[in-house]
Amino acid sequence: MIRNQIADLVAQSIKDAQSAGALPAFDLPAIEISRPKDTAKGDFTSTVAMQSAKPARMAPLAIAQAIAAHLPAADFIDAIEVAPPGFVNFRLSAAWLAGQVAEIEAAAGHYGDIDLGGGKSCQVEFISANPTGPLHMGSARNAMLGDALASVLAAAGWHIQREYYVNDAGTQMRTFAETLYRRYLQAFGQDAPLESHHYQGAYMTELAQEVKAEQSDRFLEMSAEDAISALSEIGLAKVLAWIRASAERLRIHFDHWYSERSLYASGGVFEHVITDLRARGLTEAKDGAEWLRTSAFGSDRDEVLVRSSGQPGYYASDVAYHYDKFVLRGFDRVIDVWAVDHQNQARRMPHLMKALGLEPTRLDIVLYDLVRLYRDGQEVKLSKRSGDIITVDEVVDEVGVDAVRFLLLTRSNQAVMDFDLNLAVQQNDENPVYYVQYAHARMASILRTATERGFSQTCVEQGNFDLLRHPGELALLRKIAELPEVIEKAALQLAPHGLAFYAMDLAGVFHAFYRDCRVISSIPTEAELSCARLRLVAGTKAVFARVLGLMGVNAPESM
RNA sequence: GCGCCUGUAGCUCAAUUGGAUAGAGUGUUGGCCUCCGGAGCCAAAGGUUUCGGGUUCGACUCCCGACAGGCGCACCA
Repeated sequence: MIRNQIADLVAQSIKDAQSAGALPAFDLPAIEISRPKDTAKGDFTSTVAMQSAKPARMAPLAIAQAIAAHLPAADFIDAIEVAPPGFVNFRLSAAWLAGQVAEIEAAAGHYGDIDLGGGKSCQVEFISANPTGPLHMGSARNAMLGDALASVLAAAGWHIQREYYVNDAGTQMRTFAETLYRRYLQAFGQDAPLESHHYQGAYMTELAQEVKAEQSDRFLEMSAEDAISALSEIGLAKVLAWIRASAERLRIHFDHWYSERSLYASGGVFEHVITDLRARGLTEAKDGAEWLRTSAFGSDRDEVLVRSSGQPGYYASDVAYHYDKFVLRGFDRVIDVWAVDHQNQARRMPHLMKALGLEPTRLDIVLYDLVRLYRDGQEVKLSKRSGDIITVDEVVDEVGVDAVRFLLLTRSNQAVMDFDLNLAVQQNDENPVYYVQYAHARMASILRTATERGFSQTCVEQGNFDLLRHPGELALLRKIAELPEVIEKAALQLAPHGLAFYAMDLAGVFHAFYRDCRVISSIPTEAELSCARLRLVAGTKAVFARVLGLMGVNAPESM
């Protein structure tokens, strides 16, 4: 990455300045190169002179000047400027910027890829909503975040697997089956009222009707217990089919669906891990339950593995599941995307990792805040149990996949998000996703028009980008060249929202270029320039498609 | 009561994890289509970054204390 090359130059410059006696010997701080907010100041800036003032016992401005004076020449640097109180600013050369067009072409759809992961394996587990009802809008944020993170990390050099954890064990599943049983009885006119803890949503009634249509009255003959057990399986399969369909509709494809219940199969993962933990003396019997001694690993409390009832506790699933991920399946790294109401659980995960003898930093829990839905100015409370839900499918029907994906990615993870349904529906030309897609469609249109007017494919492919020296062209090239940094930041912070903002920026810069730089010219003497600009447009279009692709948003050829 | 998160333009949100004059979209006001898509562009207005201290060359960012909102504090999931 170009930023690292500049950092190397600065380091070399300081060494040279020291040998030349222009700078004293001192402990070098980590050299960080960043982008100034104000692009007029340069493409990159270093604050190393200010940071070195104390250890070098020298005025920061003087240090900055020494660095600038001793900086080795490099073809990608055009100018070095020093600004008080000690900034060293760098301006990229036009030749290097124009050369990025060739980089994009050579990268063939992978421009912006970086190598943070080094090909190591990383699992991203997301959504993982209880299979007791259709996906609602809270899950949609999880879905967007997880899917975009997976894409970004893949671009950053990780080998990615996407996984959905199916919570098909435990009391939620039991409650779901009981509800379905009662709705089924009701479908035959029997009196079987729901209780307050049951799932009140209308979809349960529909589910029961489906079962009745397909299976007739066969469950009426069985004992309640047998019927509930059978309905549990049938209902689970149906709900999972819904979830799978909704996910596919959102353009999310999971590589693997993992059953929580499978952890507890005879000879399964849970037996394996608890045997291991017992052997290592990490469990303890207390109050009739069996506890994992996480207090020995930094926690202020122990956790229940086996309840006094003999049933495994919830923490047991976390332990077994993550044992499976790291030890049995051997992922180098795992990312779990959880809603913020699991924050305490998240805090306990490092202790779990240590108890399993694993390095805690191999696991990241990405927390995101809730989505607050508004309709007609009123907050719509979401609760599967009360039945007051707004499903992902409903919103997608109204707003479209692209808008849902884009809007949900324009917020940083840990901030409550207000999603106004009325606004989202109305936002046809006001929605930022259309702004971004419009830019892409416009580029496609320019390329089409060029073909119609006789500009050859060769002209576009071999345009002389040394002709690109107009400020509008250079601004566009600068923005394009930022993509690797955008991907790096998103990957390091596990926060993909920067992609959306970058896409909007790029669209803005492109529109300015379009305004100031005539691409398809009918003036014969400008034919060569047209070819160069067409090549730039083609490259920009590819970068656009790349960013939108990482977000899972369509890049349309026309709208 | 304790813990975590959030508080930035009228509204929805950014801000390179301590850098230079805090930025976009939307809304408001005014302007721009006689060769490439006006779903676009340009300009104006809009701020004591909730409040009060502190740390240092420098704070939206870090520390302490208030205030407001969200979430969480089980052998639940």
